[in-house]
Amino acid sequence: MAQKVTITDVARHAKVSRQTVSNVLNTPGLVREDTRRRVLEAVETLGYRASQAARQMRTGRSRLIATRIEPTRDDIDGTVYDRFLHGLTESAAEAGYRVLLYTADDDQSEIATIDDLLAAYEPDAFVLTDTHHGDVRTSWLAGRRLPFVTFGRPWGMPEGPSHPWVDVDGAAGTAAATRHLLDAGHRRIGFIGWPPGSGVGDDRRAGWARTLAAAGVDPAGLDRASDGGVAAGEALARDLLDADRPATALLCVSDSLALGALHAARSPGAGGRANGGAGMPIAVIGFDDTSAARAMGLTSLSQPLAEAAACCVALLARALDGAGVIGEANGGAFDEARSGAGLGAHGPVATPVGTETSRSPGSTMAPTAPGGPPAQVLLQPSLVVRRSA
Amino acid sequence: MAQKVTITDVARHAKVSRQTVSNVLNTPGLVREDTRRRVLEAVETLGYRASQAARQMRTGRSRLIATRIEPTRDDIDGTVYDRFLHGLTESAAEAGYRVLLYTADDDQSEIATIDDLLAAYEPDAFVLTDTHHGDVRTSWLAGRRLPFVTFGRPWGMPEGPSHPWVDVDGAAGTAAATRHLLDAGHRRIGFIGWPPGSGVGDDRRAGWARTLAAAGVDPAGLDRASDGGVAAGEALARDLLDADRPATALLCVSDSLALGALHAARSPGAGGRANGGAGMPIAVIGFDDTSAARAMGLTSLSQPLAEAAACCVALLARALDGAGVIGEANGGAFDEARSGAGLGAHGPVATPVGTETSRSPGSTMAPTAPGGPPAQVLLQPSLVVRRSA
DNA sequence: GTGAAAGCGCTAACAA
DNA sequence: TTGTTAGCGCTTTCAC
Repeated sequence: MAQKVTITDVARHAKVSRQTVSNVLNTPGLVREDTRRRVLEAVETLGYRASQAARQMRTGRSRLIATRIEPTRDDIDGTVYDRFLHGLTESAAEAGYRVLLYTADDDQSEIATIDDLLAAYEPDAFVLTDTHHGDVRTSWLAGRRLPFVTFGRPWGMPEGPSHPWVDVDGAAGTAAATRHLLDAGHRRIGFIGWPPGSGVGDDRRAGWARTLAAAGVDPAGLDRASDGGVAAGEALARDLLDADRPATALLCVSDSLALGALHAARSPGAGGRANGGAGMPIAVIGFDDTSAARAMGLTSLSQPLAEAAACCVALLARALDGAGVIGEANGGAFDEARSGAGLGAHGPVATPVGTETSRSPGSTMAPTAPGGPPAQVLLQPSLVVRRSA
Repeated sequence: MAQKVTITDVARHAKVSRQTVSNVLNTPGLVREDTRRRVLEAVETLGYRASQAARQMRTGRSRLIATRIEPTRDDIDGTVYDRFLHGLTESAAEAGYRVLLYTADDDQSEIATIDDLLAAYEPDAFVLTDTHHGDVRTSWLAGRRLPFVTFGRPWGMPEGPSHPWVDVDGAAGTAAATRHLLDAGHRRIGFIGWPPGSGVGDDRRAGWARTLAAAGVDPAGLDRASDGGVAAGEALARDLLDADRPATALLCVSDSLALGALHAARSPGAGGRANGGAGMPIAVIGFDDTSAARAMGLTSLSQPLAEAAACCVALLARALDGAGVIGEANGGAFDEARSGAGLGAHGPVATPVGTETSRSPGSTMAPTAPGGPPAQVLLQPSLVVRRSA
């Protein structure tokens, strides 16, 4: 066990009082240059790092950000949040925070867990994921004035100022994908989505419908939905491909559905009917750019998850550490956040095809917070084109 | 912000002194029944939960377990650790611990981060993953007598007592898979592995080689290796299928390589040569049973990751909380650990095909700790059979 | 069986 | 500018 070095040791070594050491660390401006240097040298020599527990007792701040890790879902789509978590841990570390994990099966048990956590570990903030209609977690947290950000919009909430959130513009993504398919000559572009009522699913469907409408294409009979996985995707794809006016391209709300669709599309004879026997192959596009999509050559919409995580941390840092600290603390992640939010620029794109740059008309954009950039950030997904489209 | 309820509030409410409350919570045996009940009632009413920070200052225990989350790898194989992490968080919670996350790019920076964490948050223990030859992290931790478990054997260490570890018997898995292929009539079973020198990869290859040898099959020319992903798997598979004596089945060290191999195996004409024009299709088996494998109908070896995580927590709980508490604290996970470790029974199998039950001869099994079950646990993977084999 | 006192390491307020 | 004092909430002696 490494010897515990306390502030007293440092003070003794630097021949100053304990408080001076504390000042050097927390309020460097108050301390004379040479004293400061001597103290820092002692800190370095002794390898001193302040005890969070002691600091927390005094300041009430734990420098902990808590977030939920979903119960093990072995499906393809579950990996998305894991990637977000990677980014969150990295960004948090850069901002001087650590990530504390918890699990919960539903909203109510999550609230209970948050309550426990609050009493025991006092995390400074929470990052909530998977927001949905009638989300009781956000109102619970907001009611207690606890700092939090959601990765996901406050679906179904009345317009106007809300809690800080970061999200990816799904509608813009599916719009870009639809346009990509239109540009490739497709007209009958089917959509395989989730059943209506899911904020994310409806948003993604809207981008497809809107783009089809703008191109003068009637979407009638091209819309299917399921909350299943690969098998469901395959079945719905077959249904769309066997319809009276069969689809020639399939846009899917998730990679798991898309992989099923891809299987149907690549199966012998699938393209036959739709394209008059020898036309182009059925195009398939998924959503999330999972590793499975990559492996299967599935074109997919990629969410900037690391950026989203960085924005979450930036938003929290702003709320927790006050304005002005943000730029240094997180390596400029917040600037990225702003640029993606609706200033015309779009985030880093490292893919063959550009992103949808225009803001999605249907998306909510709450007014800016007084005296600062918006606390609502909408990032743009990018289309990663592979063999399947 | 929820009103903070301190032990003083509880004491006042129950009309006892502060440490009587503390006694009720920490040493219930010392307190008279009715006093105890009154105090617990007050705790309930007020919703009191002890502050970890304050408790930690006094006891030196944080009830935090720290583990690394790998930098975002968008490959298929990276999802394995994520699933382990889900389980770890759940099991830790059941044992009264929370999981604290950190990131690091290599062993040295991980050690530095651990050192930082130790000074600041004082985690009670660490869970290390991805152990490898010449792992400096374990010796660093062991040298400081810090409690830790690894998920992964201490590859390349001299036999004998070592630190506590939990691992999955890869060789037994590939042996079972090989036997499955032999039973199906295959003789020329190729292996696509990682380059020699990786403990995990070599172990998995050994299970294949040993089983082939036991069946009297000459493995010459059937062994390939790469540290690449899907594309590499496809290339190596083609190589094996185009050889003078082509393979009729392919066993792969990872799902990403296997998915590539599957693509090669399913491509038109692949089975032709090997099976004399019209034989059975090329069989492919992967490792890790990832979501991509499931989606693609790839037969794969499934690691009991949740059990592994539970064993890690059980081992830590034993070291931290002392013997005797384990049974209650973690819901019997430790018993599972023992049974999987070499007592003849095998872990839960929810798959069509049974697991390899016999202990792998090549695997290390350090002596039991004095006065307790072994601190080394070897779990068995199970073969999940799908279309590909 | 219960209560009083001390102190973990830190920092905010105040004194010098 | 630096040092002193006090106390965050808890548990571990030690009296009673």
